[in-house]
Amino acid sequence: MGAMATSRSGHELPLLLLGAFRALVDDLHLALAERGHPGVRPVHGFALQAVGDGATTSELGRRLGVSKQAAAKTAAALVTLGYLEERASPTDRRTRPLHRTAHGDDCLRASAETFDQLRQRWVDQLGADRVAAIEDDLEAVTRADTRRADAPGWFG
Amino acid sequence: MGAMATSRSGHELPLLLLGAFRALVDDLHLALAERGHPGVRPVHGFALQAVGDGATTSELGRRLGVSKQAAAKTAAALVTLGYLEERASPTDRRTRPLHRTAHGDDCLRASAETFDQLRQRWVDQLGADRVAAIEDDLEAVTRADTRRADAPGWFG
DNA sequence: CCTCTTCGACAAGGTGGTTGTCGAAACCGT
DNA sequence: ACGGTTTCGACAACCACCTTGTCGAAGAGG
Repeated sequence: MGAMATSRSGHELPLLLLGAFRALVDDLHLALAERGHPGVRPVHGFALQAVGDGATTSELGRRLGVSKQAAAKTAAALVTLGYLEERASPTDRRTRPLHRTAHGDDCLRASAETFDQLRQRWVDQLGADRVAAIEDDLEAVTRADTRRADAPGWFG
Repeated sequence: MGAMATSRSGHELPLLLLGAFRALVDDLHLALAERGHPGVRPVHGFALQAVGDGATTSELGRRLGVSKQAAAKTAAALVTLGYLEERASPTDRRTRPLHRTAHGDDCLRASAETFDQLRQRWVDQLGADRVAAIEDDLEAVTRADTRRADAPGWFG
């Protein structure tokens, strides 16, 4: 005996996880601001992704795990910011399917590239095997249903 | 070449981190409810910890990174729930220093024990070395100032 | 003593979520 | 073709939580 390192206290784990998450998201929005997307907020990225190709407001709410009213408000903000546009459906006159504009596509592309760059920064610092281990381990200990897209509205 | 496993896309990392965090916090409050603390919410744990011994409302707000009004509301809720009590300061009649009740101490103790048990669950599943690696790696890639106690009010 | 600061409370406002309701439109079984 | 049911999106009301600004009371210091 003697080489047994004292393990950390359990309450550090959630702080470390949240801190790493915050650092990634903060860095993302810093990078997005520099690439011509200054006003975008975390929920917008989720919504932009969830819109897919022509989702309606109600469908967006379902995918985001919020009410259609909340989704409508988010979508309206994204339309105002020029990331989404409402089109008329040729088959259902009740709906106004949402589509990403070129600006929206650019934002999504910039987000993906930035996340890849941030991950690469981790790889440079920790090594590819350690980063892969973190991903595999977190996936293993986390129930699949907690990684859903309804991440935003959490806390509360 | 050939044995190179394709690494994950960068956007998975924040989802995995947040998912793991959510899972831990959800499990904590599940366990707390079973141990006689059903009404406690994430921000309460932070506040209970931050109160220390005799912090005032303003000081609590500073430690939590929120306005003193927000801190006052949280403190009032914890007083109502029986976790905190206001005492009179012998030296400053403006202030009502906050102190944990026995119930508050019990909640904090239960939280610490539960977090240790949840971490042990990770150790059982992944091995002590992998969990320690996650903690060391997350600490390394995260700036210290993002692990502050002002975690609650984030998102937005 | 007078001034500056701090505490805690009040009011007003913003954000972002919820439920409930409603008319219009689509769907579907008969 | 028709009538009942469902779904869409909008409106209103409400709630949770946070913010800034203001204010009187009380302490701190020249």
